[in-house]
Amino acid sequence: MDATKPDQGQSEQIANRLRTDIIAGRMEEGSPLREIALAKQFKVGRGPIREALQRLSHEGMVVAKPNCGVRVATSPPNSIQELIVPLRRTLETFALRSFFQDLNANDFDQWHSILKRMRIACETSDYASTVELDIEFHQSIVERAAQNDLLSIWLTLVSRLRNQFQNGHRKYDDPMKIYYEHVSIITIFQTGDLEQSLQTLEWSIT
Amino acid sequence: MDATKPDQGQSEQIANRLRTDIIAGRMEEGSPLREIALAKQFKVGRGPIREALQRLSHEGMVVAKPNCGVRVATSPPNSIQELIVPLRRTLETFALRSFFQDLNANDFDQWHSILKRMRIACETSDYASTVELDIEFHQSIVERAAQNDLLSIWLTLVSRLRNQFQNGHRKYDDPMKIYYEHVSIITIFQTGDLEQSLQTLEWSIT
DNA sequence: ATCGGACATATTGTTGACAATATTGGCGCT
DNA sequence: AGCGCCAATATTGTCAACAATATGTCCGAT
Repeated sequence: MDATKPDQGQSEQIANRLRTDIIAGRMEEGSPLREIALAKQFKVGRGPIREALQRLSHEGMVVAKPNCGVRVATSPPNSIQELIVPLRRTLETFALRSFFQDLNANDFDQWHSILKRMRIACETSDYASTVELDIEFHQSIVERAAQNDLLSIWLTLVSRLRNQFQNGHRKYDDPMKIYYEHVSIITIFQTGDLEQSLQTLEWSIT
Repeated sequence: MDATKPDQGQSEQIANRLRTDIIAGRMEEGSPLREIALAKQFKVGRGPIREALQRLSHEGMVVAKPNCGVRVATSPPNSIQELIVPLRRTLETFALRSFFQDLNANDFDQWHSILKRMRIACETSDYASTVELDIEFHQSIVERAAQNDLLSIWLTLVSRLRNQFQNGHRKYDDPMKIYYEHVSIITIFQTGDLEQSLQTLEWSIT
């Protein structure tokens, strides 16, 4: 067997790669994703590509017109996004509440790892990485709840708010503020004060 | 070539069929769905089957373990369902609000068509059909908003509440009450009173 | 010159065969 | 007899070729 990796789902890896590319804004809205081109790019057959694309389509990252291909989705109208934001808040606070009392050193190690990378991204004004890490941070909270249902729903919500993550960093004159904001979240978590933590997390979700 | 239909996505039809089968309770929780068996059953290759299964997997109808196949999902824990119910309320009322002023005779024709079928199902104590029509009713409201984002999110939510639809009909001694409840919803809609309609719809979502 | 229709091209949809992996039953060992 | 290992089987994962459909272009008629 290949010692490279247990290869647990290569379509998932492709989906993750494309997802971060879209989130980071490396792909224009409305630009098409051709199966053959992606297949050659990833050195893989068209099957896994189709699966990855279908997954992103369900999440709302791309839109698929039958017999016509998939394109990077355009952001939903503001009315929809304003509907989704509170749903996202409900989900993330629910997740946090579910495991807050079980937090251990290992959890904080992982979060500090994200923060470390985020600090570098912010210091170098690497907007794409900053956006990715912002989402990775919140996703790690949802994943920590170890409820697959939660993650699935969260992904379908966040995919439709990705432009807020992208634009959100414009509103800060200093990119470092993004970093400090997340540091403060983890700092509150470490105090063990649940209510304060929930409030800080909620407040960070625009 | 079959002149029956323009064949707009045969994997979608398969997914719909399997979804209603699961919702209606015709498949045991945890029972496996084998690709080859389904392929022969639907007289189709394994490709479309895989796509349908992946869609249902993302919705939460089935769970897919890599290299191991998919099984009918077990209902999420109550804590998750209690989280999802208010999200579903928010979504459906948002949908209703978005198109309420544009309602026309055609809309009510379609709803009355559903109610007619639901009446028959309730009269004959056909629980499976009753559940299907209950969901079709609410789905028609979300679809009427003509926002694909809304429908995608709604599906991921409702799939995880399917046991509530199934059990919900036990709590009524008389199955006809389910029918009357939906009739009253449409009746309120026809009065044109938005606030009253929103409240009735919300109240119907357990 | 512009509009409509048919042809050529490109892309997606589908299929069957092959490879990789997990499950199941039997065998030997303790 | 019980436990662990190993082969046989069944199932999923992947690929390349084929069919169906949409897109874009060219030509001719008005």
